[in-house]
Amino acid sequence: MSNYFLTTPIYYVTAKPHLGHAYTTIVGDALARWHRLLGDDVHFLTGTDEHGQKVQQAAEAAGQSPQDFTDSIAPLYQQAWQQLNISNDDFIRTTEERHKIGVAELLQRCYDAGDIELGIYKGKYCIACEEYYTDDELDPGDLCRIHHTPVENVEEENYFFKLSRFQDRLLDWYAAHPGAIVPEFRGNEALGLIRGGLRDFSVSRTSITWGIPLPWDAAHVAYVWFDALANYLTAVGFGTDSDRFDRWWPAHHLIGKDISRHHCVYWPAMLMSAGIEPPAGWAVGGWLLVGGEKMSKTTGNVVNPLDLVADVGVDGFRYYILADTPYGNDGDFTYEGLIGRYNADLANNFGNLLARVATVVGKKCDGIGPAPRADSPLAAAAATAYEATAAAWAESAPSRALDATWGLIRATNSHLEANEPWKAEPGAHLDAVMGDALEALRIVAILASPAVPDTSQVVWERLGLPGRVEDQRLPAAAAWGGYPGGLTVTKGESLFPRRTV
RNA sequence: CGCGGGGUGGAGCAGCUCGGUAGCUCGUCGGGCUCAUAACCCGAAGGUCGCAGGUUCAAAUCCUGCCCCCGCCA
Repeated sequence: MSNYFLTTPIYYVTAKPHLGHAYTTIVGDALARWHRLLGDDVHFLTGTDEHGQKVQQAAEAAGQSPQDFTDSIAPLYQQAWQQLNISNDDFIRTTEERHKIGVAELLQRCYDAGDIELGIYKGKYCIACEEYYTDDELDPGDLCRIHHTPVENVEEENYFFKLSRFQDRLLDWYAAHPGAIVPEFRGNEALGLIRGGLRDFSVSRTSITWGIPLPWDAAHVAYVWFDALANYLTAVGFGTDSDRFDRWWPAHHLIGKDISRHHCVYWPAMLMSAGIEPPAGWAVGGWLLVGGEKMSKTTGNVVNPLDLVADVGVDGFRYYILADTPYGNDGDFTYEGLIGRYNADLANNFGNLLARVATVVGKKCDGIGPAPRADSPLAAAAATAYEATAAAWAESAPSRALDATWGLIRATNSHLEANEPWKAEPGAHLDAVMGDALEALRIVAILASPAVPDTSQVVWERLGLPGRVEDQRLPAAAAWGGYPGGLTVTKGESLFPRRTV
């Protein structure tokens, strides 16, 4: 039994939950569920990022106070995750008291360490990005490349984090922790950044009021990174409950490629300064494109995941998200792809397998599921499937994990064809063949459960098994021979009715 | 410019570390089965593994050069 603290990014409340948020969160949920099956003590965290100028502006535009505004958006995330069956153990909002206390503690520690100093920042600032830009990062006319609006010339007194001091410490740490960032090429990018030299970054603003005041200078509020990144600490008790913090830290971070610099360079340096161990690891995902383009409000291709749930169910959507895109690469969402995956893998393979097995058991075995053979030809396929599935989850590769699990489904369909139990007379051979198939389905239900938790539970119950799939423990539960036989098998409705585009 | 990743049958990927029958899923075609959600199973077609050289008995795999795509550059 080991602790496994997993985080998603916290999502900025100026946008409502969309496909991109769902992608990262579902991957995290599946990983969390897999680790629970392994018997790990899991703490899965997600939440919302609620401070900053853009929120302040959005609230004004909506005629609300910033707090009322964030109070109206944060629940949209909580509801979305509930509807997508996300098993987060906590949901942190950066406007919570526990967070403010922890952020102050983190800032104070870095300040006391001498790594935060006052300075003057002048620069060209895009309000929408909350980002300063240099001239070569702007389009002619000082236009922001993302928003195509003019940047503002801003000069203000800021506190700066002395990131420049951390180059060697970061390089040493990464050298001592190979493989901390996956995929490997993202790790290389981070190392490249660090080797290229690090510039101090500003950690406070006097121009914003919607934020957390610096503990030693209340005229400043914490700027984005010391506020947002700190959620990973404050959610598990940093500054408020040190026993709890010690229990869970360090975290495994799941992030998108757009925030890898901040997570892989700034963040560990901030932690080092504060005397906190760097994270246990980072898994950097790509973007889920929509029809080949980056999702954005401007192009109007923002997809609401809950609309898709209406078409293929929660598990259908979750499965597609996890199976269709190798984690780390950019994926491409298409409706045709969603339906194709759903029909091919869920309806035709998984659902149909259960249906045909249940029917034959009903007709030929009086609805009582026989026990499998210890020396079943399927046992090897099950062992292979388990090994490959476990290896893939361990590498944060859900698409490969599911492909490996589905290998057992395909082998079971093939096994049925080879033995044609629907032609056989009731007896030992028939019982053996059907027992094998039921046992394979039992193992599939467990291995697939991180992706399709509700469906796995239904399968579990149709096989007549007691209790809950999520209470099974690997690797023991995946060992061949766990289906006891003598249980009532139920046919039931189609697990995944076929869809047409 | 620099650093990094990649170019494999129609699509998406694996293989490349440690050279030696080019594998998987989808799609296409043919056959089988009819227990099953017109699902399932078997078989086949389809790739000179970006291009050009080199090393080797042998290269998708190693080396060199070139072309193209992509990521990062605070």
